[in-house]
Amino acid sequence: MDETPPEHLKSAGLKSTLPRLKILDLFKSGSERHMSAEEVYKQLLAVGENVGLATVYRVLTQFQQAGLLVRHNFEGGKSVFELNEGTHHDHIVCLQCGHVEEFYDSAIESRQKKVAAELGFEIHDHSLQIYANCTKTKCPNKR
Amino acid sequence: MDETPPEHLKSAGLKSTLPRLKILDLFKSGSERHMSAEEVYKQLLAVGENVGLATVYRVLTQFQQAGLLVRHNFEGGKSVFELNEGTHHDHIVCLQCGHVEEFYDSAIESRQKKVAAELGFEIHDHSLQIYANCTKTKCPNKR
DNA sequence: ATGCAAATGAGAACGATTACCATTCGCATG
DNA sequence: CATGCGAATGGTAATCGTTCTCATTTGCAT
Ligand SMILES: [Mn+2]
Ligand SMILES: [Mn+2]
Ligand SMILES: [Zn+2]
Ligand SMILES: [Zn+2]
Repeated sequence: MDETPPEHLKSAGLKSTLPRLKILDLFKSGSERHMSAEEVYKQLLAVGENVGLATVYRVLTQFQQAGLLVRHNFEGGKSVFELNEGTHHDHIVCLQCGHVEEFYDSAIESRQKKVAAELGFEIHDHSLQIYANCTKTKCPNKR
Repeated sequence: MDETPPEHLKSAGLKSTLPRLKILDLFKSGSERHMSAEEVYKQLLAVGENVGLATVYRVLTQFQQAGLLVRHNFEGGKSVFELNEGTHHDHIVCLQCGHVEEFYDSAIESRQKKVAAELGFEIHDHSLQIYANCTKTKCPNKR
């Protein structure tokens, strides 16, 4: 359902190839919203799709540059990507289970602008992650 | 001036060795406030002190665990460390020259607590960096 | 001065990512 | 539909930051 039409890629200036379509589909219809290169690679293998790891890395970076994906650097050294749906948000990461929750707080956003302005900087972007522990039942406490 | 007395290390549960003293001194009296392992290593070489790179990595981690240093993960893949002076702050990094400016905004801090609480998380810590361009004269525009 | 556990340092190993490069693919053309 | 060519792919080697291994040295209590 909801196959990615080649136009999405073409309009991003990327020619429509099989690996690219598969990767984009994975983000559009896959179960995980935030994925590392390795995770994308394994998910594809699991479905019998064979895409080289090098290609996964290359395509993820291209998608990011084209604005289709956003890259985040959470702790742990590996980059994770997610679909760019136009609206900025930040993340809260559970230290026990690794679960990622998204949030947007306009007060935090506007304060950042003010801080930067006061220091004589022109903001390009920012990276905010809260590291925390789930207190609710949902945390399976794995990892 | 201001040689680091061995007591500082001992009270942190670390035995006072030459490499540890040299590294701590570098942070206490060196010119750079935020340094990566590689930078620490080179600074020491430059002064004729030689400390193995493995030791630098080991000691930085130990200092962090002992609470003497704080580790940050700015973009670029390498960890940077700075003296822990007890007060939390966040960073704004110039994309052109790499210059790092520190700031603390209590509104941002308290909003983070509220966001986490609302989502049912117990905050452990957070990481906030603003990436921006110097508009003032100070930015030498290198890098 | 002596002994021994802890620390060091040179280099190997590691995980994530990128670079290389021969082969394959997408697609425009006749 | 066959052909051609430049772009894309994917296996592998290389790179980068960091950690591990282990033989040697050091700090420090005796
Ligand atoms: Mn997200
Ligand atoms: Mn700082
Ligand atoms: Zn934000
Ligand atoms: Zn903060």
